[in-house]
Amino acid sequence: MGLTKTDLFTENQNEIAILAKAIAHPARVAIIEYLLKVNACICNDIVNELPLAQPTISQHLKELKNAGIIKGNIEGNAICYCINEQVFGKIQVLFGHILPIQNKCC
Amino acid sequence: MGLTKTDLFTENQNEIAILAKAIAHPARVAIIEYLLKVNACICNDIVNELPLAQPTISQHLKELKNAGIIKGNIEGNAICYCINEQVFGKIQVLFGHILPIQNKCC
DNA sequence: AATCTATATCGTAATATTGCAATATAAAAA
DNA sequence: TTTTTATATTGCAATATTACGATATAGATT
Repeated sequence: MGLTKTDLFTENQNEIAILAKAIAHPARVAIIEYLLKVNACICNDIVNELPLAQPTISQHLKELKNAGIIKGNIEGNAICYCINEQVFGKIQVLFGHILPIQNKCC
Repeated sequence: MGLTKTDLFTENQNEIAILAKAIAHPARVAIIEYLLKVNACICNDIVNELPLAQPTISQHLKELKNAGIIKGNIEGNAICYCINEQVFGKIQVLFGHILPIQNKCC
């Protein structure tokens, strides 16, 4: 198989999983961190910043964009990427709301 | 290839990616939510709760345990699982600290 | 127009993940 | 001790991910 049975779970569970999956690669974590550091957006700079080939970066950017974590604005012949604040805030809510108050293990 | 180039990234970036990967499946999100709901720990209950076969659940539990998100205590012939508060708190810190204050896209 | 720069897409090889039936293990109950 | 209950492991098929060279696309520069 190898196919996640998405339909067996709630929309919320799938949403959390999709966002987590987008973050589940060190290169994508590095891209997010870089975009947050430089605040304003760059793109070829990411290729120069990370030790991966251009098509690989492009692929990771696409996944982050699909998950809604980043946005890309066309600017001449370049594309300017930046964090999508809304979705980024959502991540923090989703990952923050499941905090256990008390947890007594047996 | 298909092999993540872990050595090219920082320990922190890899740590975030590993934790995110553990959460990056709706079944594992469901397991975490269930464990938080019942607070005390169960195991065969998870198999009855989720619409997946027992070996599949066992595999997901193993991944959550490897990431340190849950703990398992042997209790007779059963194994009692529960959330690992420490690691769970860490997730919130890691996913919370990267909050952008301002984000002006170009 | 020819070239350069920036980015995306295609194709493909290597590897990882998902899911489960079958089976193993081990403690509890009969 | 046989059986039941609870969980893990193995093996395998289907699919997904990762990485990148080659190539395509498209605006900018010359």
